[in-house]
Amino acid sequence: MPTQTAAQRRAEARTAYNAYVAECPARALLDRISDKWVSLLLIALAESPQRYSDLSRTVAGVSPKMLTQTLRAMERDGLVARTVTPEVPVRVDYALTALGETLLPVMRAIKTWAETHMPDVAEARTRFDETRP
Amino acid sequence: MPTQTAAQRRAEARTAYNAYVAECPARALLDRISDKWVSLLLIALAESPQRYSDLSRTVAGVSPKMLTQTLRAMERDGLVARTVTPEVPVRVDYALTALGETLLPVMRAIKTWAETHMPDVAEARTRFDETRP
DNA sequence: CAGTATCCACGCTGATACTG
DNA sequence: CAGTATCAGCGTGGATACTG
Repeated sequence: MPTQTAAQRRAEARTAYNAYVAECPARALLDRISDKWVSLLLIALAESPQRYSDLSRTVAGVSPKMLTQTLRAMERDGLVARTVTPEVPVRVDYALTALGETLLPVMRAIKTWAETHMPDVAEARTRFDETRP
Repeated sequence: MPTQTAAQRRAEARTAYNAYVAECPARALLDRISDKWVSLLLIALAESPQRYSDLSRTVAGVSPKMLTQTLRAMERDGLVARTVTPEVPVRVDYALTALGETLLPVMRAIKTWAETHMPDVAEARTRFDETRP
């Protein structure tokens, strides 16, 4: 009987991995920008600052819950600025912060790779799927 | 009574969004590389080609199921090459393809941004959390 | 207008056990 | 060694309804 089972060792390793992820900036960033709505909001706001209702139209298909939730998270991260104007009814504007803007080149790098190489990926997939039925 | 309810309009928009995502190369790429294990395997294999069991050690905490599943997906996408050597017992080697290698600079760009700006994000979070209890 | 609150369903991960 | 098969649990997203 081993001192540790394989599962125990994996569990321990996974804990270590989680700690690692929590600290690893690159993974943390990936978790952010890969979020379904974050990237779309980033792009939408890169065009121009917008109000809440504008965004819900620009980023089609988003539910109010997710829109709020995502904007809140991005605000917390310092990526977007939320400005409330106390009119009646209230007006809330969202805009990218300077920090948020620095993310755009990264997004562009991703976009460039994708446009350059995703056809290759698509082709690879087709070949893969063809060779094994 | 409106021709379409808000929900119907959102549902329709979401369908459109899904179609958009399916075509948008950048989003497709993000979905790939943001995968929990894909990025780690990418980095592990960037160091050197490895066998299945090597990977399960290098990438600590991964279950056999996820390891196989992730490697299979990456192979299908043409990012890694799987080489079977019919010894006894079988030997299977995994390595990055040329296509897979082209992804590394993108990963590095992400890493660089993260190292440069994640401290700002962390600070923003702290401020945000402090101001609202 | 700009959200909040609640609930449900589903997908995906991980544990576990077994095999050529 | 290099996987496959099966199942349970949980987080996450979406629908929906309500509010200052």
